[in-house]
Amino acid sequence: MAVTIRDVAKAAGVSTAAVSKVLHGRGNSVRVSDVRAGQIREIAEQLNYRPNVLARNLRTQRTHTVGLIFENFGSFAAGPLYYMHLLEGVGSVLFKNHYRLTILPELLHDDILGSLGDGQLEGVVWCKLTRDAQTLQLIHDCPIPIVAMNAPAPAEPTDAVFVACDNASGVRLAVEHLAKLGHRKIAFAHEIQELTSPDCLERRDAFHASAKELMGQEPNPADVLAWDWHLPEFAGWWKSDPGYTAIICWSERTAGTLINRATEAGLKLPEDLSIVGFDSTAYCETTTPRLTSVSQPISEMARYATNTLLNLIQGKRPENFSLTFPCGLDVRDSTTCPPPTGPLGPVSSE
Amino acid sequence: MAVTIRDVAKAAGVSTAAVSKVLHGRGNSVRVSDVRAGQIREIAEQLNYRPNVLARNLRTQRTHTVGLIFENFGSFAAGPLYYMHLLEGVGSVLFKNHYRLTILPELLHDDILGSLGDGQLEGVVWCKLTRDAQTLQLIHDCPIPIVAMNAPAPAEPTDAVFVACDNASGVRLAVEHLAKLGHRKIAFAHEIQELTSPDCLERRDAFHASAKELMGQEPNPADVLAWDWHLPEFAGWWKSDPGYTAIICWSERTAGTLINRATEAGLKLPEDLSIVGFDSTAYCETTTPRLTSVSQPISEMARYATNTLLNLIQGKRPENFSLTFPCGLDVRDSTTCPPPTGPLGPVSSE
DNA sequence: CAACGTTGATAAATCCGTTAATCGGATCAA
DNA sequence: TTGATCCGATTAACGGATTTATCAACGTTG
Repeated sequence: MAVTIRDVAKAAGVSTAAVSKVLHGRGNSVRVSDVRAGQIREIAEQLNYRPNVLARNLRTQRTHTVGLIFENFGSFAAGPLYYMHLLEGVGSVLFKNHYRLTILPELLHDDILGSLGDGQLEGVVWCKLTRDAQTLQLIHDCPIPIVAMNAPAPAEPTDAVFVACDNASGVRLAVEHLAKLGHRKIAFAHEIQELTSPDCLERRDAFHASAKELMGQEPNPADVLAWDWHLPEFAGWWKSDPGYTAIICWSERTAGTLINRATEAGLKLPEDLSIVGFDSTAYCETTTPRLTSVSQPISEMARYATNTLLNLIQGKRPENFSLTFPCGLDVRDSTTCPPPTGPLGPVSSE
Repeated sequence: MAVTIRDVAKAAGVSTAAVSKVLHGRGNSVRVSDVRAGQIREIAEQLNYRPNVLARNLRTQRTHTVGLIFENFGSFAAGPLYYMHLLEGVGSVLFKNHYRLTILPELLHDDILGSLGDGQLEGVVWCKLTRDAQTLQLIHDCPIPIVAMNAPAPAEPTDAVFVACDNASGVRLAVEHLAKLGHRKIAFAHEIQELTSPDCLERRDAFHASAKELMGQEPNPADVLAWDWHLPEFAGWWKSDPGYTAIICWSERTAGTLINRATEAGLKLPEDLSIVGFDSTAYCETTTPRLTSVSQPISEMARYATNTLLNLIQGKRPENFSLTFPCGLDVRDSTTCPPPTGPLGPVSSE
């Protein structure tokens, strides 16, 4: 059995209160002389005493632990580096503040309150929180503070803090960039409909709006490639209306795969087709051509979200219950002027 | 203040033992009639009672929580998908077994025993554990079971379980593949020396051995490109001895970057230069050309490691204290026969 | 000398769920 | 009738650290 504070107290001939005070600095009205303190420290060292954090947590009702919820842990490894940056950002702030980080599974709605209200977590960073009534209720009932990341803030303010990037202006930057290069008909690509996230939908809507505003392109269903990743699907869409000279992708991964398929289909990039991604991590440097991408300050957002959560835990009311980070545009090699000969005709599907 | 088991007991007019039994099924010698049980459940529901896990953990001395240590959390987001697969594998097994997952920071050696011995964790998956004397001592002193991943097992058996892939035979597969394609002089690339991991060194040694065995290539310092990721560095190395027709990279990321730099340097891939990576995740599908890569069953290894850890926690002695998973080779488009005109001469560095 | 403050330290309550020990009473077999 | 067993339930100790309340002893001050 492990050495307890009582063992140390007994061995040193003092009370547990004294040991607690000396070793952990806890207890206000407890005073210990320097001599005693030295003895206690020595005995503790000899006995190899390690405080039981479970007991401390129970007593103090604090755990110094924060949870992180991914909306899709199961398909976690499919996406490129977005989640890693997120995790790195959250983790680094927590660790610096001597907090622990617990990864939570995708929770069934029934379980969530049980998991968040069992005393083990002091707060939660919730990635891609959805905005349905059930979730809003949950936010209301949740006994610990929540910071939502990459989730659009609901109309009515809640107790949760929402941190997101400005999808609309990010997409606008991409459209603007393409318009300046001379493009006049562009498309938007995301994975098949069932998997789309709130972020993705926001970006798609912004695409329609910006394309209309900046290049007079009327919204058209064909403008959106909802895609299963496979070559025939891409080739089919391309053949159906080959007038596009550029594609904006909702994410890095979509863009990376599209680069690959387009190349396989015989297109020369970026001369035949310009491609823009979204996220701009190190991944963009490793595609061929290197991927022009809307940049989202993921790591910074994660750090901000986590710091805000730590403040909430300490009872500090945040200045903003919703903060939107601006996006940038990292121009790399996957975008250029449209083909001088005009948009390309159909290409082979194999 | 939160509702406690005592509140429920009082409201239902029964003892806390009865409530504990009914709601959590704990306590052997406690018996409750169905009628009472129903009442208790109803009251608990009404009061919105949620058990305090801290108290339970303290009493039972169990937390159902496992820790995961990355050796380099700080540079976590730099590598491609390896860590995500690892995390996904560990997490999925834990969640299925109703365990929680805590990510631990890079620990100073002083802190480690404190963190692992404070009662909060029942076991640890330790990624890329090193094999120095200090660590072996730590394994010995650690009060909870450890499973090491992607770490070579020490000569003397320890209490920890070691799970790794067969780096040597993996590299051999790559060399064999290249030899069959007709290559006779190949190189090995990894990031700059200071950042190399045990895994990387094992692979490099295996490269020398296999190249000698399978194509009679005598080990030569120039065979190894220890690289800072930048184009001039690559171009410089290439110019210094342009006789190589293929490069095996220690990791996916190295390979991806190499593909990019080689393309920038004007090489045509794979015709001018064949490239093989190591890990074979979805990332390999998004490079151009798609990356031929040694495959390591990361997810499977992570699952095995985690299951083994859960068994250890339950006191089951594992069958093997060291398990090596075989590697495979996923041939994609980045490897082909060497140039028929013989190895290429120097190429431009910009 | 009384009143008061300070130092050094302890006892005991507390956090909240778990569980071994126990108990009254009913049932049943010998 | 006695003893054994089972049912339904409670009591109280327990896990290990924290913290409030309290106290003795001693010194200071007016």
